[in-house]
Amino acid sequence: MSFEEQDLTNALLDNRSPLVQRFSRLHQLNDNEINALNKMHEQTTVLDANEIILHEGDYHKNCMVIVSGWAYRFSRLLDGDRQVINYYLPGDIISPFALVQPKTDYSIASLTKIDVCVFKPDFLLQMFSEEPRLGLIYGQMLGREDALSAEQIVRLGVRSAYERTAHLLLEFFHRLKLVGLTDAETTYSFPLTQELLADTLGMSFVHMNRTLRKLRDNNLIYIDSNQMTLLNVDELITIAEYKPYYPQIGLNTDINKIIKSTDFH
Amino acid sequence: MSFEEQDLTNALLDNRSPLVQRFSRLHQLNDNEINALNKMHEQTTVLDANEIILHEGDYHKNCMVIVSGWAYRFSRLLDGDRQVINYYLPGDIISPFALVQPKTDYSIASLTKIDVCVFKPDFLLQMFSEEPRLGLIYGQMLGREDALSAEQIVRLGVRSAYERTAHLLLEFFHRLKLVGLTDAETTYSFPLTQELLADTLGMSFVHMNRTLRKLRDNNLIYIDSNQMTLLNVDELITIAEYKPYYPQIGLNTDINKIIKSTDFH
DNA sequence: TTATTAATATAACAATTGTTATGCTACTCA
DNA sequence: TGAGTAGCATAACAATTGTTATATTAATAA
Repeated sequence: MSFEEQDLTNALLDNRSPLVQRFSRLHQLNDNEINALNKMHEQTTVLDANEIILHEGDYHKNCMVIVSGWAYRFSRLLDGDRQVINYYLPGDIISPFALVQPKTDYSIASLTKIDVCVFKPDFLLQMFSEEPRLGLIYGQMLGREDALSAEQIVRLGVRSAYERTAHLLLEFFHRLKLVGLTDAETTYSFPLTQELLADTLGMSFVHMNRTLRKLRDNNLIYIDSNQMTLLNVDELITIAEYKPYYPQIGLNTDINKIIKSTDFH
Repeated sequence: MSFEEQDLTNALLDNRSPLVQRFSRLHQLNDNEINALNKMHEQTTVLDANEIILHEGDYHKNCMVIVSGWAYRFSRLLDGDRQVINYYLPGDIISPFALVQPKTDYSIASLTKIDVCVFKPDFLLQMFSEEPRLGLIYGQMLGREDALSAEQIVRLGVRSAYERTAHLLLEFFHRLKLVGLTDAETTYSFPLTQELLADTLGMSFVHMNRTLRKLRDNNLIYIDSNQMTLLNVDELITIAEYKPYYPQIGLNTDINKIIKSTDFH
């Protein structure tokens, strides 16, 4: 590959393919793998803000990667109470088990206008059979989703309202930073209403308001026109006992050995 | 295969191979697939109760399937507070991402004495390359783990202490029933102390005790010598707004098409 | 522009849940 | 056997969080 081509690849990597960006963090990808991932981005669609993308129980015929914008998965109880389970940020795959699950177990909604890449689950399988290492990296991505769910459980289970708010704000900061969506400092776009934030952190929106005020009064955060600024990251980390999830570089298995030992490829 | 051999297979299926039992619920398995799964059960080990199996940050060189007993995954904060993230029951794979993650993100402990089957992550990969459909069924199993985590989030986020206790007791009942570990009625072995239960449901153990007393006073549960009996399942389901997770039969993709279209096999 | 609605802010009070303390029972082990 | 400990039960009180209500501001549409 020539230098110019590599530049082009890097340009694609940063501008067009959040998945390549994500996967590259876990492994050095070769050209074939990058091309395979870029194929996933051929069909992009725009969805409005505050739309329900998937209802619980829907059959999902497609997979989606978020290119820009926010989405979230939630459950609603009979009395109308809503619990947000997790958020999807750029580079995340909405409903990553669509490959093997015919139905969705929870509802998914867009929070902002979002750009998504749409593709058939079969496409994933095809890609994994041609580029087996991508299947493993996908597995690592699922492992990270699992770690994020576990963190949400820990937040809700043992942390106070104040602590878990600090913790979630740090998680957003860290995840957005990983895909280059924070500014030079500690400010990021924050499209959540206090009500949605309350439904995420398992408290009433009145108490959510109280808690945010306390964080503001303590000079820890600053919110203005949907921009969140963390004024004292170190102090927030201490309060929340925040441990960032670091993607684990390398696989726990030697795929090359396996590939050679079978008629796999 | 002769009739006798099939009987033997069924005997293995019920007595020796909880994984075959689990996977069979999702798909009709062929002989090769059953044999491949049974190979995973060649090396079994017994672990004592209340032992930490994996510390957060440990490298895990092995995968494990629980044959009998209970284990759980948890996180501990600096002040000693503990949050249980999920439980592993017979047929469950401890740390199912061991295939792709070199390190554990959380600690895992045995609750009772447990029998486990131990095998190398590479073995999984080898098996999936020889029996690709098992890889997809494994993916479905991961999807179910994800649904259970989501339920734990909803429990902790929007349900009252009373409701989430009812909800978790129903989940245990349902999961144990799926692997044949409830008696004819609604009684099951229940090895949790009230303290562990409290650390699972995000409340103090004093309030856990209050909540269990209320369930007892309302004739909903009966506890005796580590046996839990649900006295009124319907009422508990109403209180908890419990929706059982039903394994989704069938895959969202036609693997045979994919296999034929590549040199995969 | 004005009317309407969504989002935020805050107060007063109520309900839930946590903390500290104590006693009891059953089990283990020296 | 008896001491020690883990688990369970319960009371009194404190802290956190929820509910209801009412303004205020910001965004949006007629």
